[in-house]
Amino acid sequence: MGRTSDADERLKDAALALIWEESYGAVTIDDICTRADVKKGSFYYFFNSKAELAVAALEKLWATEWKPRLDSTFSSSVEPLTRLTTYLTNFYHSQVETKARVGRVLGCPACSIGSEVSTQEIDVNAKVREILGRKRRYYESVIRDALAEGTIEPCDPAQKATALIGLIEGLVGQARIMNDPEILRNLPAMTLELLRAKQPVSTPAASA
Amino acid sequence: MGRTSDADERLKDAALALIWEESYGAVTIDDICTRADVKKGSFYYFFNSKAELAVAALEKLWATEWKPRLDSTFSSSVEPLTRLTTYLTNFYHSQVETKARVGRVLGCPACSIGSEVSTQEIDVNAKVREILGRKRRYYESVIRDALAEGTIEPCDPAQKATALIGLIEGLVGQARIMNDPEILRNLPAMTLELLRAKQPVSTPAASA
DNA sequence: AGTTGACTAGACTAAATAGTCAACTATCCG
DNA sequence: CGGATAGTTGACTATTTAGTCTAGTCAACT
Repeated sequence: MGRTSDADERLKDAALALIWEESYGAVTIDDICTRADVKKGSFYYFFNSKAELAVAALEKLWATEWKPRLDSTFSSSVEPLTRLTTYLTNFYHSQVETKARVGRVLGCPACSIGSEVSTQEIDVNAKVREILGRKRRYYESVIRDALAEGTIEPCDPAQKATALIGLIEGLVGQARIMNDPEILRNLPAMTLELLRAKQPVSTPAASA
Repeated sequence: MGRTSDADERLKDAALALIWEESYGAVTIDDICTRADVKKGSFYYFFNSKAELAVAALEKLWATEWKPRLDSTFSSSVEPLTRLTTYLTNFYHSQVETKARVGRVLGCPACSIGSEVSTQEIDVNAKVREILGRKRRYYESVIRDALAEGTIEPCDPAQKATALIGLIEGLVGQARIMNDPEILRNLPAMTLELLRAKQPVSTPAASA
């Protein structure tokens, strides 16, 4: 009973977009309300704080964007290393597109937010860790599959996943700081080298 | 003539410490003044804004901390790959120590600040880029030297430096987010593998 | 059609924050 | 010593921000 509303969804979308474009600390509740076209009273009807909204927004990001994309890109029906290169090539293109659209390379919202709030906002930090942990499994799995197929040199999957995540997130961070998506262009190749891929992998044409 | 003061230095130190421990956006001018034991009026006597202070603080960080340490660690009198492993091992220890002291892994202030302010505060961002650019030269140089000595496989130094920076900064970022310095323990080994070092390198005992 | 409960509106308070200013103080240097 | 200059102080204003509250609106279901 009572009426229904999508104001909470609009708030999550607005919060994520603003925080991604600026930063967690630079975005105010009023900013979010304005962008979402929701009044303060409604904001506090749905959420108790910016942190609570941020947690909900991150979970929505995972559920509606990341998980579907990861599930399809890291499908077992695709060769392990191709999953990775496809994913990274698409990511590169998306960052190029974002820069063309908003004038900035925005990188990975989870990592940016996570680093910013790590010593504050423990709930937000916990959600970031949770999401990054879920994503890590895709990397570990792809490494194990590549090992099983013998397309990479022997290694410890967990350790390699850590290095892989470091390389990827690190370059993404640099791309944001430098506002230069071209830093990400060779990410697929760098990744294959890090993994010591044995043979050339079919890489989607990295034109741009 | 007139009196002298070190209030501006105290402000830089306080700003850097607070921003590192929290984040750029979470730290207010009042916070900085309190920590530095300087009154607001004096703050505005020396600086026009938090951004201007941040720029000065970053430059001081470079001049008094980073440059001296890099110059001594990356001395040409040391074997190229040993420079790197020593640097990274020391870095790991410093992060362990920081965690023991303040309870948090704080990572690299330049990268954290850079990512946070990249789409705002263009002066701060420019200074971060400048400093990261200076640091990059040490990496490129060490790669070139290692190539010259034949201790790593042939590669393009600029490209390898990008990958190296990505790996290092990426793992440092993860360590901050996860508040776990152990992520950095294998950084020297991962780095050698990324560089395809040909033989075992004398690594300072990585006990801890 | 009416009742109920979900949602909205927006004015309001209190606190935090940036930034200003004019009077004051200490130190340097001649 | 005494004047000029560098630096200090803290109260002040204006603005922004988080968070509250009450009256009201709208849609679902009976």
